[in-house]
Amino acid sequence: MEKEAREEVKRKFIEFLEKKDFRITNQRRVIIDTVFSTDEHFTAEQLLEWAREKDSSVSRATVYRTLPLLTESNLVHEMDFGKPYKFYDPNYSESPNHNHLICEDCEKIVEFDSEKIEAIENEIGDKLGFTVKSQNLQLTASCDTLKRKGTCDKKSCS
Amino acid sequence: MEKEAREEVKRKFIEFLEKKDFRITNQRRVIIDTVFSTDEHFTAEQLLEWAREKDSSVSRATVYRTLPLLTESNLVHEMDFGKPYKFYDPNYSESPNHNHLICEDCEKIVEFDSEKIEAIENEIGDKLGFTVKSQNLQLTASCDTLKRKGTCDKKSCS
DNA sequence: TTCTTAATGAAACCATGTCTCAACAAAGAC
DNA sequence: GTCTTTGTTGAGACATGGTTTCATTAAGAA
Repeated sequence: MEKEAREEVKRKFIEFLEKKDFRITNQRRVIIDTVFSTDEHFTAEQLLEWAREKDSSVSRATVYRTLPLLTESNLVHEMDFGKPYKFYDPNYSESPNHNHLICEDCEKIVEFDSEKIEAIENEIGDKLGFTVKSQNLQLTASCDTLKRKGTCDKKSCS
Repeated sequence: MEKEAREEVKRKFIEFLEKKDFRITNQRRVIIDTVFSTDEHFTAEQLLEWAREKDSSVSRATVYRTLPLLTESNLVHEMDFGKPYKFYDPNYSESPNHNHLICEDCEKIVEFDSEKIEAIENEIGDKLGFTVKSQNLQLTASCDTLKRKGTCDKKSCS
């Protein structure tokens, strides 16, 4: 991930705030700096912790208030894997994909797109009498092949 | 849903308990009677409320302790739709499908299967170097077509 | 019927997340 | 730069969904 891409995304968030007549506060700046200085998925509590390392005054309330702005502006993805807390993902691309493969061995999360699956989903919705508005596909998987090849890049995979 | 089918599923749960050397208590009987007297999905709190109508002594702890037994025995499905609480579904069939269409208008939940989608999922997993273990697909939809036809059977759809 | 011990209910507890409200600070007007 | 308006903030109370503890109860074997 290049530095310009990070700056670009931050600029987009500022634009989003301006368009909504929301104020560009220091806390919001710290939070987006934090979000867009990682490529990893994170939880709200992790974000709070990281943001506080940059500015110890950032409060839990502000983090929880800013996350919906980030998801609304589509710069961050919200993901629910059935755990009691949610995961978030900095979204550098514009793609609206909500398909994730989660490795049960190394906890790696891979996003992917599939037009084929989307087409079938619409077909199924139609058949049932519904119009599909959005979709969310989660695959739980094992990185056995990557491990065998020695190309799994997560620390937890030896 | 026929009466025998309900009895059959209850019998299976008793068998499950016996096999595990778990006791067949009155509370567990009340809870499965409650679960398998509906076709609807429900939350843990709803189940508690319903069970208490049959036997007011059933406690929250027991409901929450029994639900994992029901999911483990595969007689109830656990579903997570990103809300802070989970939904459960009495599972009369043996099918392991985990695909749900949730209507955002009437909150109806429809389960469906798709071999086509599963095939594509495996293909994608392979391509990424993973072996897909399980999948979970959620479609958010609108029942506009059913409403237009006047065939949506939920009370909330007029 | 007795005995062992798993299961239970009540309530304390926990974790994630939301809300309230007085204090603060952006940003426009001057 | 200073003033004024009003959206935003931090601290902590609160809400919610769920889990754990522990004394008591009751399955089920003997």
